[in-house]
Amino acid sequence: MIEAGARRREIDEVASELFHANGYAATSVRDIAKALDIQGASLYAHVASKEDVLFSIVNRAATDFEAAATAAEAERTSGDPVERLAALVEAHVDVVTSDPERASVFVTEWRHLSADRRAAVADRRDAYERRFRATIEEGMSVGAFRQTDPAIAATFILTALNGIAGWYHPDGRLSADRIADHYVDLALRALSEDHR
Amino acid sequence: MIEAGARRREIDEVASELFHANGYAATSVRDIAKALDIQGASLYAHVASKEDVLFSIVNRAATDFEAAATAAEAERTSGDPVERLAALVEAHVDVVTSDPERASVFVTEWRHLSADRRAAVADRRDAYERRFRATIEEGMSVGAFRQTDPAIAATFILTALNGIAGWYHPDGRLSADRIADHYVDLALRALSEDHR
DNA sequence: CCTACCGATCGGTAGG
DNA sequence: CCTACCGATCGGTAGG
Repeated sequence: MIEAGARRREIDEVASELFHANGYAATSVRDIAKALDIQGASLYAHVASKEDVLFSIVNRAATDFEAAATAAEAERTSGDPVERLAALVEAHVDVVTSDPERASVFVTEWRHLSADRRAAVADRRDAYERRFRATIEEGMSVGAFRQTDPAIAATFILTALNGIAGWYHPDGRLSADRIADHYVDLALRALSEDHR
Repeated sequence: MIEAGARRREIDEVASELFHANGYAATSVRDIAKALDIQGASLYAHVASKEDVLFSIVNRAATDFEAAATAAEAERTSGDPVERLAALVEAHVDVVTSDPERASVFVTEWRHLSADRRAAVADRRDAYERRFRATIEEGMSVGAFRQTDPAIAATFILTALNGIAGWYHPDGRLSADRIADHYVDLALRALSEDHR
């Protein structure tokens, strides 16, 4: 038998593409249904509301980012804060490039969630950003990174990484791996001791 | 007498705030009118369409970024590509922080423009990004920056800069000037020769 | 800048 | 998953 959640996942996938391309507010329930070749009202056999679809996409993305960061932090080399930051950056880029639509929706559309859900997502985002900041702070304290504002540095790096979701295409000039390499290098150098 | 365009500018200002806070598609003409204490239909005494308001905001932002970059490139010190990139980054941050709502709408809402207008804005954005890329390339060719992919480096830096529009508040922890200093430093180091 | 109004579309429900 | 339908709201126009 066909797995129960298959249609539900199809809805999220199709909706991710549409929300990414046109934005949540400019995408109608009927747009999503049309992409699935069903009637608009039929979508409500699978979901309770349009916002639930957005929430599902955003939650999945948040979970993916968290899991990837946890795996990165568990790597052998990650006792060294420099290597750990490299692993965190690489993991983030991997999540973005493996599903840029979902990542893009996560980054840009979460303001359309209800206040409660928005707050819950904000908490997870803050916690995630804190992992980057903590690693930057540790690198600074052991002298591997220069002294600078860790919050600004973390925000600088994370917004640059998230920007990839806005332009990445699997068939683009650079592979996901090469993009990750470049972004790791740029991020680490931004925190390096000397320049000029 | 009150200047003719005053009301028109007020519309753009109020609309910038609403588009920034809720997005273009989720902001109704009546929302804009309400913020101006007039009736929804009365807005059409001043503008031909909702999209024209967005286009006006986006154009103004594009012009501001271009003018600031031109001024930065005209600085005495800008014969040196490192100093020129520093000036470009600082100018960009200045434009963003002097009107974060407008900058944010420029960065995130231009996809809601008609195809023609979107293409015109895309051209201006591309040309603007090329100025950053050209300066990075020049810095690389004179050995002031390390050899790396200039397009990726320019995108990395510009998306980080644009991200400021999403979180900057005039009464925040750091002043606009200090944010600019940090971002100049982070951007230049990202392109620096050595690390580790 | 207002009142009055337009057709179209929105998210969602009822009942099968 | 469908047909039929709901009230609300949308961007925009007419005519002052």
